[in-house]
Amino acid sequence: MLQQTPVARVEPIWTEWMARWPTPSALAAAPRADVLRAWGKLGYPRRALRLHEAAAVIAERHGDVVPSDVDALEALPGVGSYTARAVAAFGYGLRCPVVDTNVRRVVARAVHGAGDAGPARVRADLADVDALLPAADADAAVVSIGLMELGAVVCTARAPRCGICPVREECAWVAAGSPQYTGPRRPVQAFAGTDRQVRGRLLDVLRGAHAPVERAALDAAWSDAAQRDRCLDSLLVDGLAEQLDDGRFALPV
DNA sequence: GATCCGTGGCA
DNA sequence: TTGCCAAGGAT
Repeated sequence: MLQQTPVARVEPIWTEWMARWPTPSALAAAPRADVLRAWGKLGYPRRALRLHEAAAVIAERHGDVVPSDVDALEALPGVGSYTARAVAAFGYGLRCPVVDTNVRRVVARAVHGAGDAGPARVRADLADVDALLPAADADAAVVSIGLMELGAVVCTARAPRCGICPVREECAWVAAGSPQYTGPRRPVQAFAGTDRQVRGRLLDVLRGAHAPVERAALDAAWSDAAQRDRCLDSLLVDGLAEQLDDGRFALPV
């Protein structure tokens, strides 16, 4: 849920989610339609399907216990470098570099003296953070959460609060005079008018309807017929929607 | 490595 | 208002 999504938006949904499906097997047993509705408007709904798939794998192959091994975690649907290591470090207290957008920014500034992080380079980023971790598992896990919090609360993207930063005296960026970032930026993702917006509109119709809907109901969600059809087809391909024998559309079972 | 995949808050 | 950004991952 936290992938590319602010903590404040995730928290209430996560709380309800965990009360409803407290174990992997409980989630795996739920219909996908229920999972997608509970996901609500968190965004990137394919994450909900992948989480559902991951729950099934954990239930069937890992004894209903989330694995602690990074390789086993990364093999799960929707679990990549960041999520696997976050589970290992924060769920199991292991020494494991955790690199998210916050940590990359902290390292770029405090270690490399740059104004911000460039494009992600997984291997190099992991090596940078690994070099900062103490040897003992428990100590390393504390440093890991500290790095993330520092980036989320103090060393923020727009207006870093260097005045209250605990590593200000050691920060290479401050030492260099806080130069502005000049490197390449991740291209700003357009949204208005894109397929992502259209898919979101269509899925919103299906989420809100507690019975299959006619095509006309989806037609009302977007005026450009060609784009609408293309997006509806992509939702079907992704398993985020299904078409019934009578031609109506619904969230997948 | 570049691109695609949602949504909403905030400056 | 518009642009930026948010505990990334898959292809």
